Amino acid sequence: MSDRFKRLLVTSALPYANGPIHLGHLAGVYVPSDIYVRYQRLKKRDVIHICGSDEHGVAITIRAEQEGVSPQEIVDRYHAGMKESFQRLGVSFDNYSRTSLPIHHETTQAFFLKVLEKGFLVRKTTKQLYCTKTQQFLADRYVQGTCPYCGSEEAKGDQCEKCGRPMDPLSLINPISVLSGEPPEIRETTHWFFDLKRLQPDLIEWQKTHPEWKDNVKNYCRGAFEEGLQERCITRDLRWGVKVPLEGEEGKVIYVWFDAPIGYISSTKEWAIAKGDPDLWKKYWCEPDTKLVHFIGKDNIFFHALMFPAMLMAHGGFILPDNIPAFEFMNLEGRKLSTSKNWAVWLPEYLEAFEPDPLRYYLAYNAPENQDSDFKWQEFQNINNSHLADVFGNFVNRVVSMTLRYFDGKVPARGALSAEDDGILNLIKNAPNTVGESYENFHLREAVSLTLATSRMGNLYLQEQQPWKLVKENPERGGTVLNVSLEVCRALAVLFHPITPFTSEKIWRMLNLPGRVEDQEWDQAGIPVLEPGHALGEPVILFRKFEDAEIQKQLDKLKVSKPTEEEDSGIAPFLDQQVTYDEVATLDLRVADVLEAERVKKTEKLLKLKIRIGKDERTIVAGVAQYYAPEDLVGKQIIVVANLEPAKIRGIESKGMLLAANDGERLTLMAPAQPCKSGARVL
RNA sequence: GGCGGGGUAGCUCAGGUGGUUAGAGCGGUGGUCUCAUAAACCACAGGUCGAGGGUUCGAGUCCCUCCCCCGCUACCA
Repeated sequence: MSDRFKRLLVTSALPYANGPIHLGHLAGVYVPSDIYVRYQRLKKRDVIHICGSDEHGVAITIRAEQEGVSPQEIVDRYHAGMKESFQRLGVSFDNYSRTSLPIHHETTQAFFLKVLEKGFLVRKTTKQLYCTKTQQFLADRYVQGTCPYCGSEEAKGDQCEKCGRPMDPLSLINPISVLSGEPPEIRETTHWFFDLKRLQPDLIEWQKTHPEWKDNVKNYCRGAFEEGLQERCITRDLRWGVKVPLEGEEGKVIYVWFDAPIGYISSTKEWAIAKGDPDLWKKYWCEPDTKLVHFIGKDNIFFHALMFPAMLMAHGGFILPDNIPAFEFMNLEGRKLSTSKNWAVWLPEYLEAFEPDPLRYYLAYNAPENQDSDFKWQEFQNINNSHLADVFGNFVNRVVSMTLRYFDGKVPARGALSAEDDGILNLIKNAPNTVGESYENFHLREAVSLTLATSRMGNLYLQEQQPWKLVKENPERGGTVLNVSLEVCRALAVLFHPITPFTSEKIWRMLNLPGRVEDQEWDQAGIPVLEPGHALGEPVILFRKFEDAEIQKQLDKLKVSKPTEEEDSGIAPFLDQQVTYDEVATLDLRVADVLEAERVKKTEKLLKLKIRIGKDERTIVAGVAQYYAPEDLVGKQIIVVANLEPAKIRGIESKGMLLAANDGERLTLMAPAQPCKSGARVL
């Protein structure tokens, strides 16, 4: 950290309070941020680590309705669980708040008003879907329907679950209100938009001053700038959330993504109040000699590198983030995590079976720093058993055991030092510097490797010096080697503290040293301090080895949770809505002959088909190019919806659509089982 | 279609501004040792650095073309 900064404000992305913490969260945000913060604390820097639960948004209210409880009950449940999980993993927040607290609502409302006053909020009337039965506008996920892009019937109002595209609810085909199951109507409503567009030049100027940021962040922003930032709607017609603090705006709340980052500020306020100095938060948020760092996953780059900084600029009086270490994603056994499919490792379940430190170590060692990485149970086992148990843990154990055995558990005196002794003492003296540099640059994996390498050198030193022989031939020399080795153990306790804090504390106790590891000084980690004659504590095994059977158990658990064939195959679920015969009869399904077929240029999926229905010839556009070559279709018979209203697709008028079955793997066209007269009605 | 990121030893990955025999961890093989959690330490693995072409005295590292994988984005059933 350069001298320009007097203090550090580190934030970790607010986890969404609708489920337990899983390994994706940890690898991408909380383990890296906690390691960084613990390192900074040992450096004796003025640092606070701020986080909290993100408790607004539609996913929570829908869940509440499904379970027949209030949104508050949902978030209470998960907030408590998440907070506890973090604690048990040793993720050391200085404050873990929640966005449903009054302090956050007040902070957000004040923020909103200030930005409004500064002229960065624009009011606009838009069309939105409205559920007449429950008398409310349907924000985001309160509406679902058929995705106009991929045809999935599970598309939500904010995003299609299947193809992942963001959604304008108005473009959904056959939209249905999640609340009533009824089709909604379109009504006008007014909303507030944040004028992100206007701040683009400022954002660009600001980012020019940060060439040191990670490529993923810079590239994302560059792309966004080239596309041009747009005004963002920051209010919703909902009851759950931070109320818009304006007359005549009842029934409107501030969009969850506007209030969530403000949660960092309100969480800091809460911390300051608990400290007994309510204004202390300002020091961290408003003084330019504070270094603000946001730890996030790559999915949050937009909100932390563009939206929130723009909000802070618009508001004025705040510092901007100095760095935004955005991590990529961690997959599980080669597949993307999916909480809905339960393809995940949940922290509470992990902690039932294993200790916290091995997970912290493995996630840091394998952190998705520059690209997505993969969590593999077997690799987790390997790394634990070899790096932690065999290299690190065993080294400490050898040293302490020998001291116990040959020197009655007392630190032996140190005689004259050999070149090898000096070598390793120098190594631990310099280690804080080299490892620290990696931490300062957010090179987590490198830092972890360097840290482990130090214990490897310890083993090498023992191997070469062979104190077990020396104690018989030259006890004084043997004592010296063990004395030096014990200093290495002590250094390792400090050096490993950011990564494996629980283990470090165990070493501290084994060495019977005063105080706690977290109160030591990083830079002093390798300075010898042990007094000859100092009695050690009880030796304990630092890392047990994980047996194949327990790893297999975890793998089996995944198999169980692995989606069944049907769920995974992409077969659409049955629709609940019933239709009458008359409604079915409104569809004019016909047998048609394909006369011509050609690809629509510059598209991946579209074929232009000339078809004949009886005597009627017409053109339709169909999205089957990935499954059928044009020549495969000419001469074939297909079934089409003849009375679908015409649509312009890529400038081509399409009059009708063909029927095809989608089994999630491919599309299969519907055709009469036997040749049939063209134009025959299908019913 | 546009933008971005990847494709390096069996596996997971490192390899600023081009330069002697392309590196690490895990696994595998052989050896040393016995203090220790049957751990440690040493040696070996000889990988067309996705494919092809080019620039250069010299390219994994720069340029062009192409092929795969992954994100974002556009258009679109």
